[in-house]
Amino acid sequence: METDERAAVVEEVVESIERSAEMYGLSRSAGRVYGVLHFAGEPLSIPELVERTGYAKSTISTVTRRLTRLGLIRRRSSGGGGKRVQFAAETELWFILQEVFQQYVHREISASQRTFDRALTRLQSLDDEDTEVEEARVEELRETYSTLETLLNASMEYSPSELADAIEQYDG
Amino acid sequence: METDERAAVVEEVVESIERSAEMYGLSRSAGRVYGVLHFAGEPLSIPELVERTGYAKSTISTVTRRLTRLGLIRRRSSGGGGKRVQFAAETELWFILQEVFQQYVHREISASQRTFDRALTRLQSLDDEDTEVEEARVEELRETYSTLETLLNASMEYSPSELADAIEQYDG
DNA sequence: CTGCTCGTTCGGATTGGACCGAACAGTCGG
DNA sequence: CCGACTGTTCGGTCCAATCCGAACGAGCAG
Repeated sequence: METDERAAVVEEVVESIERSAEMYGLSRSAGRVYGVLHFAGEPLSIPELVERTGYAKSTISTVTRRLTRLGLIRRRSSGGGGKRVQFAAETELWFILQEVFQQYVHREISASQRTFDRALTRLQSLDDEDTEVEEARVEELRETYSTLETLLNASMEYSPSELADAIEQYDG
Repeated sequence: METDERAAVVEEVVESIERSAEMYGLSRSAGRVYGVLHFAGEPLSIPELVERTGYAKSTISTVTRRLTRLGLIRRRSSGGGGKRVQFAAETELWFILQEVFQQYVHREISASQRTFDRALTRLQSLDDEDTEVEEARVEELRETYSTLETLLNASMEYSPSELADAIEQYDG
């Protein structure tokens, strides 16, 4: 039965997506839902996702909301005033990853930098204390994070092919 | 008492490091240990880390091993045949982050790509089945991951300033 | 209005990770 | 040899996140 073989192959890929999702800080169920939607030719409703993923209705509801907020899937109100909603996987995965990156990493980096800046000014205001060592340590952190932020900003402004081009040209 | 103010500032920065550590998939204790080591002028032994972080001896032992494996701190056998070991924070944080990145992200990406490649060949071997849709889906994933890997490889070959230069030049 | 289905939200069970304390092995000074 | 100290390992606890089932509100068909 080759149909089973095909299903097995798809299953393996979906499991790979599950692992990747965990690496991005998402849950296993989120990875599976995205994987199923990615391979489904059509948008799927929550009952359909329940059947195809094996997860409970409530889990699908929560997970789809999370994925929708992240932009990894798209929510469509199918039909006129109908209640039934449908979800489809976002195809431009790269740009989605960029956004996810921004929502999490960039936020944290900015917050850290603010902390570092504030710490530096507070240390510098303690003139009569010997705070050179601490100031140097904070400055190190600040520079590292600043570099990181610069790179992240650049990564978000350009498409992956543009970035690859930029690096290749620089190499030459 | 300005000394308290200084300690408070350092504490705040260390807490920021804790949060960043969590973002990198590390534990809170790992962030604190690294932070304390970063601000300590000298290498610290496990008992000293116990006292300064407030964590149990066993926790420090586990966490230092983890951080050492990741390359975020360096372990030194202080003295000749002595048992006492000491730890110091790695200063070239950027390069360390690159390595951590490689150890985790790159590994996962490579594994995923192997899965995708294998899935493609297996799908193509089922000639009598209609697997075009699945093949296209897997191909999409493969390309996205391939782009990601290219960028990561480039990011690991160059220093941050070089990367920033490359992007800036491309912009012009 | 009634029955059916859909989607959300809540409390509770389960699981995995973080952390601790105790026990253990090894080393040095006496 | 003995006692003090260091570092590792193991069993157990605690907590947060995941996931489920049940209850609820709402629309639609009849």
